[in-house]
Amino acid sequence: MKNSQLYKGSLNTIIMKLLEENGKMYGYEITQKVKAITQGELNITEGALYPALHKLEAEGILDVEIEKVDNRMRKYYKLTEAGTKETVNRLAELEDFIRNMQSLVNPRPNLEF
Amino acid sequence: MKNSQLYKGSLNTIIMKLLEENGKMYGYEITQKVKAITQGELNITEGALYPALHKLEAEGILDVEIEKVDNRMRKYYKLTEAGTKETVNRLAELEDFIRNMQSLVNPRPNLEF
DNA sequence: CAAATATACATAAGAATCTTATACATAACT
DNA sequence: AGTTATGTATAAGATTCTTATGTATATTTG
Repeated sequence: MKNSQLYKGSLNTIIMKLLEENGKMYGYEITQKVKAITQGELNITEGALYPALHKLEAEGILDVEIEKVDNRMRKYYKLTEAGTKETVNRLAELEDFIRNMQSLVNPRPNLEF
Repeated sequence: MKNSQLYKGSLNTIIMKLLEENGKMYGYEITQKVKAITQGELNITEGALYPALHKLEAEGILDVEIEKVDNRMRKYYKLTEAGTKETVNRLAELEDFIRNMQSLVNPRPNLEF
C-alpha cells in the first residue's frame, strides 16, 4: 500500500471498519475513501484490495451484490452478520496493537524512584 | 508474533527502537523485554527475530559483538551510525501509521453542518 | 476528435514477513 | 532424571502485499 511495511496486515481491518460505518461500498470507492481520510498517505493498490475482498467474501465476512451504474459494473460489498461480529474483534485487536506499539515506542519512564 | 496479523511489518521498528533506547541488546533479551513491556501480549518468536536481526546486520543497520556469559553465547546487537539515522525515519513512519489508522478507525464526525 | 485520465474489476509472478517445526547447547530448577 | 529457562539458528510453508498486466467504459483535455 505504501513504502512502509507497517500497513501490512491492516487491510482487512480497514475494509471491515469502513463497511461497518458506510453500510455498503465497492472496491474503487474504498480506495478513494482511504486516500481521502489519510490525505493521500495511504493508497491501497488493486492487487492488494481485490484479492482481500474475495477472501473476506469466501470466509463469510462479506456479502457481494453486483450493480450496473453508467454501463459500468460495481460490486458492492457489505458485512454479513458474522462479519459484523468479527469486526468488533478486529477493532479491539487494532486498539491493543496500537496501545502495545505506543508502549514500545513511547515508554513511560519508570517513576518508582 | 501473535495471532493478530497487525504486527506484521512492525518487528524491525521495534528492534531498532529498543536498541536506540538500551544501547545494546541480545536476541533473547529483546524477546523478554517486548513480552514485559506489552504484559505478555506480544511474543516475538525466534523464527521471526533471528532472521530479522541478521537482515538488519546485513543492511548495515546493526553491528554485532559476541560475548560469552556463563559459558553460553550471546550476540549483542547495537545500532550503527546509519542505523541510528534510519531509526528516526522508522519512528516517524510509525507515528504516521498510527495516526492514519486512528483516522480510519476513529473518524472525526463531520462538524461542517 | 484523439489522447489521456478516471472509473471499475481482475489476476499472476514474485517479494517480504512471519509461523511452525526442528535443531543444538548449557544452566537451573524440581 | 526430567523439565524449564537461556541462547542461537534455519528450513518449509502460509500470508500479505507489490508490481505488472489485462479488459472495459466514461470523462476530460489539448
